Amino acid sequence: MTKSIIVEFSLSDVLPRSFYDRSPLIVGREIIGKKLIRTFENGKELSGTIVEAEAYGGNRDPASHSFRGKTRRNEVMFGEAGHAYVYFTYGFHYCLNFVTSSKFGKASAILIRAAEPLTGINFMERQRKTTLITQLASGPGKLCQAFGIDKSQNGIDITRTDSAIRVESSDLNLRVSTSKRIGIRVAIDRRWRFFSTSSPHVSGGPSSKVRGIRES
DNA sequence: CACCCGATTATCT
DNA sequence: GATAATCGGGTGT
Repeated sequence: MTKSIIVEFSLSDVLPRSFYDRSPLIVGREIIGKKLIRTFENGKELSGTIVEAEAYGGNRDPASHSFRGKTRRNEVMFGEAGHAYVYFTYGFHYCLNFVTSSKFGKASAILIRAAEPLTGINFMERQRKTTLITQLASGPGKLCQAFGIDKSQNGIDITRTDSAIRVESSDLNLRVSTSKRIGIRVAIDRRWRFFSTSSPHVSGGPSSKVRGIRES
């Protein structure tokens, strides 16, 4: 009984599955400003404010991994909303996604592209081999490196309070801008990238101007 | 089994 | 602006 009371009145603000089980366009916008938390088996905890995300959606979206159907790599995208889809790319980097509604073209997800570090910054600096705060998690590959995320987290349920990766609500109410998605060659007309307006922690920040990213 | 290429990043000119 | 680093997924033979 005591246990159930503790659960009922838990102070956890972990976002529930219903948050993710919606269109990636809605989830992508609303997740900006939320708190990303990464915990390790030794109790170590890292956190940051999500400041950039992109929507990818099933058979409506030729830029999505799920566009050509289910494969061993993308099968998590075809499963339940609220799970992590982590993939390896360019021989170097991991990218973190959260599965969203299956009603949006069979399989959809949002790519978590950047976060503003809050706690565990020393750990992130060691992971990233830099102390420049705006370089720690200002890109999908950088974010995974800073937060120690790799394929071993692929498929985990991020709505559990004890999950190695989870997202909590926040009092922040950041202004959100949109733009075309970055790094894709098809469906480049859609403005499915969402980011905190003027945040120095988004990709295309200080040192990435060379890539010519425009956010209009 | 060979081939192509990617939801990236760091570093060079 | 251009390219190297580096590897596994996906496709076609």
